[in-house]
Amino acid sequence: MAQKPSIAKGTRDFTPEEVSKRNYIISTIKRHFETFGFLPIETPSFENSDTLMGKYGDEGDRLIFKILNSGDFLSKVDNALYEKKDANALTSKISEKALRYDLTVPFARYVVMHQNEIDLPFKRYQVQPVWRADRPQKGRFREFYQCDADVVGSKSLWQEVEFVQLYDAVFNSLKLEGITIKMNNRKILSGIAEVIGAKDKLIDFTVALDKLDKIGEDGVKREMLEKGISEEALTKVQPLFSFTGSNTDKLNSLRSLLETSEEGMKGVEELSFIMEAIATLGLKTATLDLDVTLARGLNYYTGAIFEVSAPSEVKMGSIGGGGRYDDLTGIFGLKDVSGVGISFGLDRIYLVLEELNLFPEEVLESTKVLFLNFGETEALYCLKALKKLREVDVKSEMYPDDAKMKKQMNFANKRNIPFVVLAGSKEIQEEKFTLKNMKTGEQFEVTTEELIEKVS
RNA sequence: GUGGUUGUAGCUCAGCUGGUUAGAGCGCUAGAUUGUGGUUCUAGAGGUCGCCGGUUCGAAACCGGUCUUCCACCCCA
Repeated sequence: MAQKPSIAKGTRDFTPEEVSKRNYIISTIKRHFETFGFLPIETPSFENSDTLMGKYGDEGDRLIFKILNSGDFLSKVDNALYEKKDANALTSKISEKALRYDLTVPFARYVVMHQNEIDLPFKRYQVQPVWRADRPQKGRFREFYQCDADVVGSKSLWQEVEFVQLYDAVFNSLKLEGITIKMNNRKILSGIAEVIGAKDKLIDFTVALDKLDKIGEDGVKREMLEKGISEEALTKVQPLFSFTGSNTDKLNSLRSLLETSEEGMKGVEELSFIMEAIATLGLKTATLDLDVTLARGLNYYTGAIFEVSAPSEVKMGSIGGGGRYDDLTGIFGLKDVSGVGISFGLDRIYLVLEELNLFPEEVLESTKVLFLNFGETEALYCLKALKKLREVDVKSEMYPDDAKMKKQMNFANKRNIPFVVLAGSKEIQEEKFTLKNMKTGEQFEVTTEELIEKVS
C-alpha cells in the first residue's frame, strides 16, 4: 500500500540550490581553516555510548540519540529490570552505540587513540553532521553540521588570538558584516564566584548571569536567589550589571573587582593579552567584545570562551562558539593536553546569509551552455562541440529530447543557463553554431573555436 | 522534557457563528507562435482540507488523540 512519505522531525532535504549555497559556505570555511594550518580529519557518525555519555551533563545525555542494539536485544534483559520500566537503567542494556552529539568529544577520543602518530601541537578541522534529540525551532535542528577547528597540545594564548582572526577572516569572506565575537574567560567567572563567596555555586551563578540580555537584571537576581546565592553576594556582583565602556575599561573594572582572587586575575590577564594583540593586529569586519555575562558552553571550558552573534538586525542565536578546555583528553586517560577550538554553525550561518541576501549570484550558476536538440543528426553534430567544451571545463549539456523549441528555451531559462546553442541544417552546412546570450537576447554565428572562446 | 502555536492545490494564502459540486494569485500543461525563451491572451490539469477517531441530519470549520511547524522555557550551533 502506498504511504504518504515524510521525513523525521528536525531533519531536512536539500534542493540543488540549497546544496550549492551550503557548499559555498563550507568551502569558504574550509579554505580559511587550511590557510590557518589546520588539517582535516573525520570520525564515525556513531560512537560507543560510553564515549559520549556523561560528557555533556545530564541535559546532554537526554539529547543524545541512542542506537538500539542489533538482534533480539530484549532477551538479554533480566525480567526485574524490564518490569521496572526505568528507561535510564534499561538504556545501557539495550543500547551500546549513540549518534555523534558534537565534534569535540570524538576529537578528544581521536587524539587519545592516535596519540603516538600525532605531532603536537595538532591542529585539526572537521566538518560533519551531528545529531541532537532536541525539540526543533527556527535555526535549531535535530541533524545539523558543525565546522570545528581545534588545537591540542599548546597552552599558548596566541592560539586564541588566531581563532579571533580566523572568525574575522571567514565572516569577512562571506561578506557578513556586523558580527560580534564575544569573549570571556572561565577563570574570570570562577573568580567572581569566589569573590562573592559563591564558589560552590559557580554553574548556577554563570547560567543565571548568561541570561542577562534575555531576562534582565531583576530576572537574573531572582534566579540567583532561587539557587541559593546570598543577598550579600548579589550586592558585590552589582557592578557586572552596569558593565559598559571599551574592552580596556571593562578589563580595568574587572581588575579592581577581582583583586583578591588569584584565579580571577589570571583570567583578566589572559583576556587582556588577547585583546591587546587583536587591537594591534586589527580586524577586518568583526567586532571583538568582552562580555562578562558570556557563560554559554560546556562545563569543560577552563579558559577562553568564544561566542559569535549574528548582526543585530537578524533574530538568530549564536552562529559560532568555542573555548579552551585544559584537560579534555583527561577523561580518556591522556593528561595535560590542553585544547582550544571554535565551531561554525553552518545551518545558522546559512539562514543569516539567506535573510540578508548575501549569497553571490555565481553560486547558483550550474550549466553554462545548453545545446538545443533538433533531431538525431543535429544532436550528433552538437555532441562533437560539447565534447570540446567539456575538455576545457565548461559546464555544458544538450537537451536530451527533440522537444519543441519553446520547451527547450524555457528549460534554459528556468535553469538559469546563460548561453544556448542552436545548430540546425543551416549551421551544419556552414560548419557553424548559433550562440545565443539568454540575458541580452543577442545571437551570433560562430565556429567551434569561437564558441569555446566566447563561453569559457 | 514542560507550556503554547500551526497545518487547505507544487508555492503563498482566502474560506463568515458548522449548510450544496472547497476558492484566488503565482507556478504547471497545452494552444495562439512549424528555428527563438522572458511579455501578453485563451483553455486545461491539479485537493484523502496533516492523519485517526468522536459530536452532528450535515464537519475544512466543533471536541479528543497523534504527527508536523513555529514560539517560550530547558539547553544549545
